Amino acid sequence: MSFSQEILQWYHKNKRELPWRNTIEPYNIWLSEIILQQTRVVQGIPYYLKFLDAFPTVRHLAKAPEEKILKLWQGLGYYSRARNLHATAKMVVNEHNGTFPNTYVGLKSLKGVGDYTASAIASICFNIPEPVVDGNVYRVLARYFGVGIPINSSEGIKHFKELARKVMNEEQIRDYNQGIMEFGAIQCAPKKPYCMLCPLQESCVALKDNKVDVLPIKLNKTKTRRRYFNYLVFLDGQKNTLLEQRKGKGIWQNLYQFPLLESEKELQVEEFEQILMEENRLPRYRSFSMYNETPIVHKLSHQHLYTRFWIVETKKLLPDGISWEQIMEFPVPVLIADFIQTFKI
DNA sequence: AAGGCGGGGGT
DNA sequence: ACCCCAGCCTT
Repeated sequence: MSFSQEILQWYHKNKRELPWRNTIEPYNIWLSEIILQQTRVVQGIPYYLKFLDAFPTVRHLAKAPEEKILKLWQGLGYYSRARNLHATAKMVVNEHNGTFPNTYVGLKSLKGVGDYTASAIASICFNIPEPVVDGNVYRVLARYFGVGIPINSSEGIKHFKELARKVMNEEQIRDYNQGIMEFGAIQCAPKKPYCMLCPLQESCVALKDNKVDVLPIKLNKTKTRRRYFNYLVFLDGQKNTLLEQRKGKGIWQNLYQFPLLESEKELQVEEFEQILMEENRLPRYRSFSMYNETPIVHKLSHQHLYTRFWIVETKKLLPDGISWEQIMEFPVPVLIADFIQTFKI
């Protein structure tokens, strides 16, 4: 039996029941694919369900305020996905009359839809014979065909896409594409794959050459940088506080946080107070205290954030103050959400 | 071609 | 610690 036939057979026997497996509606499939970018299926499921509940159609999503979308996205990470989701919804409604493009090229022109996602939607919704190459597919192909070209090199990206196209099943592309990904996620897993009971064990090059644990090859270690965050949690006489929206290029774009002062190193109390005075960041206050002596280390893929929260009880009412109940409505990073949940006024 | 972008789970 | 996850966009 051919490679693709084995994949299809394995898939029919082993596929999981997932909420987006009962439909080929482009809006639903697109939503699921954006959510699943660099995200585990189990983590994405609740988000998919609550997005569909809040926005049953692309028109509902298009007319929603961005803050509501970001709030629902909170905790999922890579927030540009949420912003692009909104932009694409508006584009589909305003320029395509509410209907998603039905070609690979048309799909790929949408914001946040790259090569993988365009192929996934095209094949699942329209049965267009376009191979998907995600992290699972790289692993399955690299191992089964014994390909040592780095998967994140230009050559690798090109080579694996061509290989994927060569071995795909055009007639059943919808199931084949989902099948090879599911196979990679469950059977040909990154660590400890179940080679002993794999239907492809007879012909797998990596298994024969004892290279399962080294394939696929991936270059580039991302080095993390340390940053030092000092958040000012203001509280006035009515228990109101202040939030600011993150702008510019970096992390958490358009999300909210307490007023932030970033420093080059961990600050002593006196040091911090001095800087606040110099920068005129401190109103008259009743008390000023460090909330956590030991910095909270919030770890992102490429940054470690050493974070301190400072509680400032002000003498006057805060202009533009937000009540403690109200802050729950704002989209915030997990770091801030965790603090809000822990902190008792 | 390389780097930035989250958060969670596994080893 | 490090790796990986139904990747994409910018520089």
